[in-house]
Amino acid sequence: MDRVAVLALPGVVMFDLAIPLQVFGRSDLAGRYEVVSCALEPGAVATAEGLPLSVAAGLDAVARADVVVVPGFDPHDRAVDERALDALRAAVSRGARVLSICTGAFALAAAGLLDGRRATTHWQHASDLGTRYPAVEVDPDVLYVDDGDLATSAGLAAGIDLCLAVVRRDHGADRAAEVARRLVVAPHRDGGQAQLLDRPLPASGDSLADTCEWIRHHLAEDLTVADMARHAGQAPRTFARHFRAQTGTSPLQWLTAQRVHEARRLLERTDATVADIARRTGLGTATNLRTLITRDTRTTPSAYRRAYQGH
DNA sequence: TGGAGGAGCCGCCAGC
DNA sequence: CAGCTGGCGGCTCCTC
Repeated sequence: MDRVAVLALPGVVMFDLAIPLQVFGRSDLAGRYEVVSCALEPGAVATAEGLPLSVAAGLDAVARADVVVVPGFDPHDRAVDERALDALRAAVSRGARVLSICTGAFALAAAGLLDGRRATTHWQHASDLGTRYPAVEVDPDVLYVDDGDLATSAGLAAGIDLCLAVVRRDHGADRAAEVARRLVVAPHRDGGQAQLLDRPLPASGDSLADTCEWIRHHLAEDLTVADMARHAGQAPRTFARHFRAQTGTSPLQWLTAQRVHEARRLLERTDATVADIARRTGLGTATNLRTLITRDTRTTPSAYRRAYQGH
């Protein structure tokens, strides 16, 4: 059982605050995390939205936590309280994990925890973070950066992705996917090219992340479910079962979604013919691509391209 | 648009 | 006995 302390700093963003409470506090994870919200001291905390908020615990909750989450707050309002910085530093040196959501990264940076490390924050504040804390290597293009004991996430909803990544590492991909499904969010969002490269792949062999990655690089080829299962080292039936547990869909559905995604990207950024794109994405014929794109975007491929490219 | 052929999906079940 | 695996059959859906 991991104790999670969510530290609400003055000017806390309530959306960010709710994310870890919602993810780690879910009944699906009962008995695995014990979540408590805290502040500099028990009592009222100013929120970014102006709604009244009152918490029961102070910084002693941080001192007892295995995981500390710092939601976003207004970093320009005032300097972060020194007591909070001390508590965060103490938590890290004690071996606790510290996560931030959105502008919560400013508190970690102010504590000097991010010096010489990669981090991210809301894209609107990314350059500001880099300017104020030059020793921090800011990457504005990812959903989150998981650097082991320290993890930072980009704006707002990316905090969900980070919290789910923590659950995935602690309790496996299947359980994380289950929590994601109950929260009605994607089990794993890709934050563009950079996120793909930097995604922390779980070391455990039971995850299908490697196979998904492999599939993504072989979209153009004829892929059967049997091929995918072979790559995963499982029988087709077992593979399909695990696949559904982790992604929420069947192998072929997922594969087709990836292909359509790639086809859309090519429509947006290249002038390749529809037939050519169909071939390059493994969608086969132009007719097939047309029906799939139409289902996905509610327009024809050429209309989608015109709308996107603006001519 | 229709239809044929094929692949995928999933409940069921036996076996480990 | 519980839990996981993987083969089978039939229905569905996809592709051309």
